[in-house]
Amino acid sequence: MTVGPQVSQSDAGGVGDGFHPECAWRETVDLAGRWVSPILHILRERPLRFFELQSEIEGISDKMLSQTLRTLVRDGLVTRTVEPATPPRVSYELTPLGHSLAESLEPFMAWIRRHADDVARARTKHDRADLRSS
Amino acid sequence: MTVGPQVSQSDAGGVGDGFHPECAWRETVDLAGRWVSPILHILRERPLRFFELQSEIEGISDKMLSQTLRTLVRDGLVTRTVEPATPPRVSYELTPLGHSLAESLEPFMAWIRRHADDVARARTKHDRADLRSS
DNA sequence: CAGCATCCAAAAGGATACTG
DNA sequence: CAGTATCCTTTTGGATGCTG
Repeated sequence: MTVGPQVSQSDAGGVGDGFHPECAWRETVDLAGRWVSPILHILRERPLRFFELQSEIEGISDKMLSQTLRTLVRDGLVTRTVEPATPPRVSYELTPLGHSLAESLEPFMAWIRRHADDVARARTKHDRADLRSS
Repeated sequence: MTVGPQVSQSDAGGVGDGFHPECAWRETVDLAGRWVSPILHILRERPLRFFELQSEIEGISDKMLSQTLRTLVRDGLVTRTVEPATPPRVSYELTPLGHSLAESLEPFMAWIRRHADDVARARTKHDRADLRSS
């Protein structure tokens, strides 16, 4: 997803079991993209058109949606299909690879749903403690 | 994880099953942080000291490591323990909450290990096609 | 409808230097 | 050792305006 410089396969090293975070995280699929995982999540159900995605995600701008979709297509996770018509109908669909990625993200998504409040509480508590000690 | 403005609980809406990506992704635990998941992954095994983390992750700067650790502590995912000594020994350990998060990320980590090459290939292929059509 | 181009503000993140 | 503070560059992402 990242546009940055390519990292050669052989610069590994780092974490014990052969997982090199720098390479894996930044050079392969950058979930940093604010919108990648929402898009993958929503596309799990069915192919969607541009404006359908936009209205389901809400808050995403034209620019970010098209930008993110382009990188997903580039990475082989999503296909883009144009039906020639006026106005043109363009729909986006997960590839098998994209499906497997979306699936692997579900446990994390579930974690967020379940524990968002815990994190928020911890944060508030921590911040209050900070105030007292200052 | 994000420092940005707080989002009220009540601004929900968006994706059908009550999962609001904007809120969940950006305001709760921001995996966007380049270093969050490597750190969580490595801490699964055992508590580590600052410099141990730094040498295992390799490529991370002092600044980013301490910055990221601070937010993890703030969010209740990691504890920071100081043993009074000279020089001081500071170690970081996952909380139960942090453990459950790290666990929920494992399928995704595994996906990366398994499919990084597929993505790289798709990208190269796509870029070559781009060149031809330009 | 489905976008791309441009501009701009904010945030991320690296380098360097310094502290207890 | 374990950081913090400062500076600076790069990246992100929203807003706006324009095409086929």
